[in-house]
Amino acid sequence: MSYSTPESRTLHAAFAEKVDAVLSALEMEGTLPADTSRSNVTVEPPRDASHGDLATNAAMVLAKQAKTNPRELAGKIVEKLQADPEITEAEIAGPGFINMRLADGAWLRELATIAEFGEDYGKSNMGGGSTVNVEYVSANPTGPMHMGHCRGAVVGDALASLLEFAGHKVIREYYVNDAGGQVDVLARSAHLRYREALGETIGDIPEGLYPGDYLVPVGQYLANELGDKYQAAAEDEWLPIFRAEAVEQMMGLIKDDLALLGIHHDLFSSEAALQAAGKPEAAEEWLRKHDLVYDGVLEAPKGKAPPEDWEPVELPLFRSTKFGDDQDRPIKKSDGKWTYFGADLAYHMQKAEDADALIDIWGADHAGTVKRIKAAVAALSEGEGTPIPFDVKLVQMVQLMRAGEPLKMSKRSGNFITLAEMVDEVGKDVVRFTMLTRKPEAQMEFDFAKVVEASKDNPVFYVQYAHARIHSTLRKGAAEGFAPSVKNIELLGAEELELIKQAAQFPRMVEAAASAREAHRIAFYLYDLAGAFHAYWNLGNDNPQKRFIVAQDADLSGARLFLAAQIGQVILNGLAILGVEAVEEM
RNA sequence: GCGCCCGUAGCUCAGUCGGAUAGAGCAUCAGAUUCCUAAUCUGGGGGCCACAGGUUCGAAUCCUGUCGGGCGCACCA
Repeated sequence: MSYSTPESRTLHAAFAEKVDAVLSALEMEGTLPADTSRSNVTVEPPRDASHGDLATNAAMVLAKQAKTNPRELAGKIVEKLQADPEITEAEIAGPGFINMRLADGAWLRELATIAEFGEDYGKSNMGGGSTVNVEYVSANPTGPMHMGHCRGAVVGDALASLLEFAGHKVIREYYVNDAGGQVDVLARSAHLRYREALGETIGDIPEGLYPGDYLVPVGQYLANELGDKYQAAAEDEWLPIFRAEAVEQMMGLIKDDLALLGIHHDLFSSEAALQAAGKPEAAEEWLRKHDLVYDGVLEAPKGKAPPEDWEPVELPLFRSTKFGDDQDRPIKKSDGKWTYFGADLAYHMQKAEDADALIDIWGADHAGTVKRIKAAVAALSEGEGTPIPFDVKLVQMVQLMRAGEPLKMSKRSGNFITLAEMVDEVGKDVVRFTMLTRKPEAQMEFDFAKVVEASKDNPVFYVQYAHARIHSTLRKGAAEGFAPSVKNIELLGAEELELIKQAAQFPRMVEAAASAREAHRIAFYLYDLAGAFHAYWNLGNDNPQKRFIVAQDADLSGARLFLAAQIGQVILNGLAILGVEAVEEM
């Protein structure tokens, strides 16, 4: 698989290479020692634009190795940089920064590059085609998706897209927890609805079963499929059948809900199938062979009062303390069934077979189990080389609000806000973008009243509006006979160049966001780019000569429309990563 | 009691591998619309980056401790 914009072709990477070449030359001359470590050298835009287009800290980082002071070393670097015709200015600043200004032509060429690559602009080969498994959502198949699942779903999906864009192969995976006690509860709840569908009066749903109405059609479906065969049968006769049927129905609901958010997984892995295939047994055997599982007795929980029925039991324990966990963890229960962790351990083993790196997106309420699963993955490489890279991303709770008032949700009464209701009320794009305008590990508020306001307070409209304005202008240009054209882009001036510089950051942002595994950076970047565009647009309010379409000047109009089209392209590409539609009209 | 996450402007939040004078929106004050979409823009005021130490040329960022908020803490999922 080849990628259209290899790293070396992006503007920033090209200039980083120029700096690197200068350092190599200084090594040849003996100014720098031959084995100089450059790992801390950065070449990036300074925060303050008045310092220039790019800055490097090379002199400060390398001064010690060169046995000189930063400013002196900077002088030698600057001397060589100035020889490059595309670097119009290179000067020493502050403690030894080197600030560079690039020739306009370099930026204009990047603008043409955007057009050349189109929807591939910003793609990177950073990932080198390596496979990353992103497991996200993985909600229990016991009912429709509710709000609590939403953030993790969006964060995981956007991260998956981001990694694809950055040159990884991505497996989007959903782990179906269809083997635990709660799917038995689901099966019993479905059986009750089945009897109801066959005409029985069931009254109130008993405590401990799922009361939600969403099981009514499941009962009807089962009545149609199975007749009254299991109406009076013993539980162990019907339980496995009802469990499987109900889970399948629930997964149908969940997939429909996810589709409302534009989320589609590549792979649904069943815990029950995993167990049926004997994977946990295989894992246990392997771990015992490496002395990572032993039979032992857990201590009573400290600090808080132990449960009344606490008693010491001997269980097979995984040595997670060896990998930094606080205590060893049981992989089997006293009834001989696998614990959730025991199965999950085998599941991660299975995922690791087909991927070069693993990422799990979990809700923050599972924070307590991160250490043990990290320990499990670390244990997989016991005795054989480097461990598989593994990240667990914790997504914090969302506090739902309406006009400043917290919304209370109660699972018991079945009174929770579903994902479908949420998407229906505010729309897919608002849900997705809003969830991505905070870093996932920080708690956030989601106010139903605020997020639908069509204002600058609401970033999704702000960014989409910029894209819509661009297309409005392109339409108007077309109507008046002006087409975007790369031919005369040298007519673009200082204000346009500022906009181009902002757009040219996109490939950098993609790589930075992908290596940090933080899709939200793309959202913030797009917000800034949209802001720069809106600011430029408004210049035309005061001065008609600064509009995109200047009726008397076809060459200039063509160049500016070309600029507009490329800004739109970058917004489109960024929104595509986030899974948000780039509307052309609002 | 222990573990994990968070603490940045009145509010909601960014802040790149440690980099230069810490940013944006909202709110507030003052302005811009015979105009390609004002769902926009320009400017002002607003900060002990929770607190105290440490690391170094340099700390909101890394380390230690304290305080505050959230989540979790035997075989549940």
